[in-house]
Amino acid sequence: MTTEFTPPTALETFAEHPSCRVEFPEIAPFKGHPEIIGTSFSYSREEEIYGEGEEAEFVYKIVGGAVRTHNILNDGRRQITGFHLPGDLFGLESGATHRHTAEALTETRVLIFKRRQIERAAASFAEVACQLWTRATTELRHAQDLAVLLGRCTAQERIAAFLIEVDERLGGTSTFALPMTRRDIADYLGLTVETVSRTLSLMEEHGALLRSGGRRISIRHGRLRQLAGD
Amino acid sequence: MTTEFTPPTALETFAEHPSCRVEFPEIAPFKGHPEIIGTSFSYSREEEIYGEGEEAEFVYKIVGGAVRTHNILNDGRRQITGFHLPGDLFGLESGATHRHTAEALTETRVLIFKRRQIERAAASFAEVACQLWTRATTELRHAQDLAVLLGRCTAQERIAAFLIEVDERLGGTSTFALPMTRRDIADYLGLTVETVSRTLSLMEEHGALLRSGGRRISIRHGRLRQLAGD
DNA sequence: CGTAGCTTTGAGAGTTATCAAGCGTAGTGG
DNA sequence: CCACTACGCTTGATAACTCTCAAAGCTACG
Repeated sequence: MTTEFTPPTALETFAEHPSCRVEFPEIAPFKGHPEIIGTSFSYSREEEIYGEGEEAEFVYKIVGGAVRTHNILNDGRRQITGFHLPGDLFGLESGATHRHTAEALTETRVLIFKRRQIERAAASFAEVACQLWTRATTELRHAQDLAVLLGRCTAQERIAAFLIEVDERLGGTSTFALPMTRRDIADYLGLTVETVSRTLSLMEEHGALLRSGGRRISIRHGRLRQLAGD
Repeated sequence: MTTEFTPPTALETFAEHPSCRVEFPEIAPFKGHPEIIGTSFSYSREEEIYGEGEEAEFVYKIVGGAVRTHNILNDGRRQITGFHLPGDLFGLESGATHRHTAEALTETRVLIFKRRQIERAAASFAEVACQLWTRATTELRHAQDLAVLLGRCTAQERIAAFLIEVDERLGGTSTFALPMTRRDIADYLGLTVETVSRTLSLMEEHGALLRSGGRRISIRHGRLRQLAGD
């Protein structure tokens, strides 16, 4: 862990995207409970924030940067279960230990909260517990949407849906820099890097998007939505 | 909807399995809140319990039988997100509408609860809200395990993991009748019926399981676990 | 300007899907 | 009680999509 927050490098154009610095309506993770305050902290690119199986002592809220959470099978296969962007909370478990590993995609700044503090608030205030529930069902919905994508959609459909989702979460400007590598995308969508790359090329040929400088992408919602089969 | 509970037919041997009739430690869905009581109701085989997009007015607890929840893509592709067995709660949403369709696999009896009643209890009692949270995270874990299976595992691994899970939930006796069709299994695991059938045949050849009469299966945990890659 | 790592592209193989029959089992009606 | 019908299951042949292996092209950074 690094205790200093260093500015993003040129590579990490993502961190410079407007959506990464705007609107944190609340620093406190739970409405109406400003007594739950966090400590600022930073992680460098590719740094592990917590590992699967570790005691879940802290909860994290992203201020800037991006984080991925994943599971690894015994032979090294990896399934990324989520990407987390500024404003997102992650690392909140109801069990004793973390069920995923969390790593910073880029230079990332977070606020760290004590899990015990949140649980105590939830035990005393029904409205906090209800917010926990709402949050969990939101994640549940996301995981089930991913399951539909992985179980029943083609590579094109998965990638189209993925790009649309990333665009929305980054502000919906249709132009953005992907904060993750092709490998990350592949491990999120149940594909290989080669298939991701090839599919992006195909989409570009079909005029569904424009690539520039590797990570930077401009999408055409209309055509992409057609490819998404939706 | 049928208002009478008729006994399972010979086909529905599943419903006769001991695990389907034992232990309902509590009728009430939430600990310490016996005032939340449900109304008994029955559904016949393949009957829809609620549809995706409908207002989520009720919550269901299975007394006997089995239920599946699924999503359907515009072109008919189906992803089953879960199978629900006796003792399970389903249909509980935090949003206004149901995000899945629920259907009875066999003759199924449920207890129906008013969702408003549960939400009112959650708003007043933090412990109820915490139980909602715990329940949601349990479902979340399940959905993410499914995502790993769909995104990163082979047909053999998916089916092996599936059989082990079903066995556990049916009492862990290693011998049981699958309550769902091959099509249901396929739509849960992101495969086709043919692949499910072929893989089961392969597993039987390898001595990982024994089939009798279509749905009835006896599994060898050791060999199956090898195939599950775990 | 060179290096390292990420990305793209190509060729071929493999797993799973698709299309097509048969088979079996369960429930039905004579 | 037995044959009939329907539906689910199994098996085979072929095709398609995606993976694997391989190499070259970019980009960012030292």
